[in-house]
Amino acid sequence: MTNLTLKQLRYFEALARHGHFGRAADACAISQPALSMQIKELEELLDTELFERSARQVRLTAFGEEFALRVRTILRSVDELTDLARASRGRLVGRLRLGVIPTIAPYLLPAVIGNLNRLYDGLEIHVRETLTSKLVQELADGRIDAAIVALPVSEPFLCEVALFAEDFVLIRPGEDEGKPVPDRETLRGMRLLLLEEGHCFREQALSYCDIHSARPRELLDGSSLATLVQMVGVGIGVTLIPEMAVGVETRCASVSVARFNSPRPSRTVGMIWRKTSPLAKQLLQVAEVVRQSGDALRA
Amino acid sequence: MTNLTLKQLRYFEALARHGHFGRAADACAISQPALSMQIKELEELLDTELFERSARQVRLTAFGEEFALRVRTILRSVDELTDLARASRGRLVGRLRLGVIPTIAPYLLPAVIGNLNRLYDGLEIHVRETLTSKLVQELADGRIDAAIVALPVSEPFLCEVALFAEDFVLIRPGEDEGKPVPDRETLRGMRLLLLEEGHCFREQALSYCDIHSARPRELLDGSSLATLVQMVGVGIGVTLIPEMAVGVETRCASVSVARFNSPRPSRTVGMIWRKTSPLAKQLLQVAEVVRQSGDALRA
DNA sequence: GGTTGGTCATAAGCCGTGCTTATCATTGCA
DNA sequence: TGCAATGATAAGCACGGCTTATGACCAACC
Repeated sequence: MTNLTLKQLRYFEALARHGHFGRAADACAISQPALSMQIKELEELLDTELFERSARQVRLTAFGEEFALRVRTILRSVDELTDLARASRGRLVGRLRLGVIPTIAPYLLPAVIGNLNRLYDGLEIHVRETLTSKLVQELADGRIDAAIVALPVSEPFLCEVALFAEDFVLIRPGEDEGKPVPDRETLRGMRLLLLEEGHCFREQALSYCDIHSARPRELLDGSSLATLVQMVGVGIGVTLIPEMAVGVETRCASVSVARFNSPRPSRTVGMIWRKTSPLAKQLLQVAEVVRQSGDALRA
Repeated sequence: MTNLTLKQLRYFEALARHGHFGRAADACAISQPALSMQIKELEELLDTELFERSARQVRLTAFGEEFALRVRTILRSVDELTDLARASRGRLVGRLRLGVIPTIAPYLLPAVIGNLNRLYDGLEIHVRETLTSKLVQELADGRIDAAIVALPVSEPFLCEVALFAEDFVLIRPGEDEGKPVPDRETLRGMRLLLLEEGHCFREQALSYCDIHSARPRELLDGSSLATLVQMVGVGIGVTLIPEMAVGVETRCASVSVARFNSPRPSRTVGMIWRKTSPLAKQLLQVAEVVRQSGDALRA
């Protein structure tokens, strides 16, 4: 027993509209017998007569009328499917689930989201802010489409594109303004405030100071860069923050900002997504938007 | 270029649900390659990727999600089509357009409509009350489904079923009560009030009196049996009415009812519909309802 | 690091469906 | 009664879609 076919519904609709087998068949660009057979098949399938055939006329039965109403709705919905596909082809559509690490999100996201909204009308942007390792897991699980993180991540199933390099700056109490900038050895002797375990930014900072995680030091852990800067402001120690955070975080704090002499600490900000993602092309566009947003932010 | 198929949508839905080609294929009772091919075809048709295939998982893309929502709605609607057909198979459904002649309608319809409504839940009954000739035309045009008329109609494209025979009774002024019932000759000498031209009941009465329409007589034409009875009540003449009208029409009139000796005038009430009507089976049921209603009315 | 199991894609072959043209049956009309 | 119109039926053919068999790829696991 064969099933209902869209073709049958299309033929039916044509016959309902024309009330004439020959003309309906023409409209469907098939021969009259082909249409007759499909209609017959449809009626047998439903075990109901849809048309009343008299010598001169083909008329819908009462049930046929009801049927036709529903069929027209269905055919319209089906046509909308292909329209939907055509409209969204090659463009970002629907929903973009973006992961961002905490040391990037507050600074970069406002600009990125603004630009994406301007570029992709109607795009729904979900943001997930958490540590890199969790973002990687969520990418693997398909819970997010892409993530903005510090590279490298080096997951074999991920593809990563570098967007821009970004220096770290030293935040000291306001009264240190103008004092010589410490080098790495000097820095190691200072009370360095860092984010808690798990933040890549923490590892990057430690790595610059040549402090290995294997060799624990007494460090005050703050939950965010903002907290760290505030703590510096009241004289508890010094900290590093990425360039993009300077504007936001030092505006209302009595701290001084100092750039390191080379070698300068830095990180590479980039985007990652599953190699298998069919959004690859669109994500490259998104990456470009992020890059520009980042450039504008540091300028 | 081939078109979208319901089959493809069904396979797509299965794959979306199972996230696994093999299991989805099982669910569809086909082989895995068959499903793969149809999905591929669908994606090529839409020129969009619906699924993200990685080694371990098959996941919907964002567009696929949106697509799946719509597809599920469509498939539900399509399934409803066959449900609708099954539910209405062999039963009267939707709308019944019934024509009735004026000398039957007021007496028979209340009972008929009540019984039909009780029997066919949700049936929408349209009634058209007019002369037989117009009803026949409306049947031909497909504007009504069946008609209750006096037989015979003898139209070759119509099928007719007799429901019951019904005598005509004589309506005389109240003071004639008990007087001998006139025979046909006597009747011809009386002032006989009849409906206007076109009513079959008029022809039947004339025919009983052996007055042929070719031989015009001065007759007062009333627009309805009720009018005629009222006129009889004020002494203008006598009239004939069908048995089923007696209860309603003589209740509030000072007239006397007399039954003829044989040969008694009578008519055959029946139902007619197009021979081509697919409602034939159901209309036979309706006819049975009408017959019972008529029997109850005359009892 | 080869091997194995799992998974989806591809290939080859076959069967059935649906199309075409040709023809028939019916009916309304001249 | 014969003709024109219309839908149904028949025969034949071609293509689409299914099956089984096999390939490609990747992950996981000794």
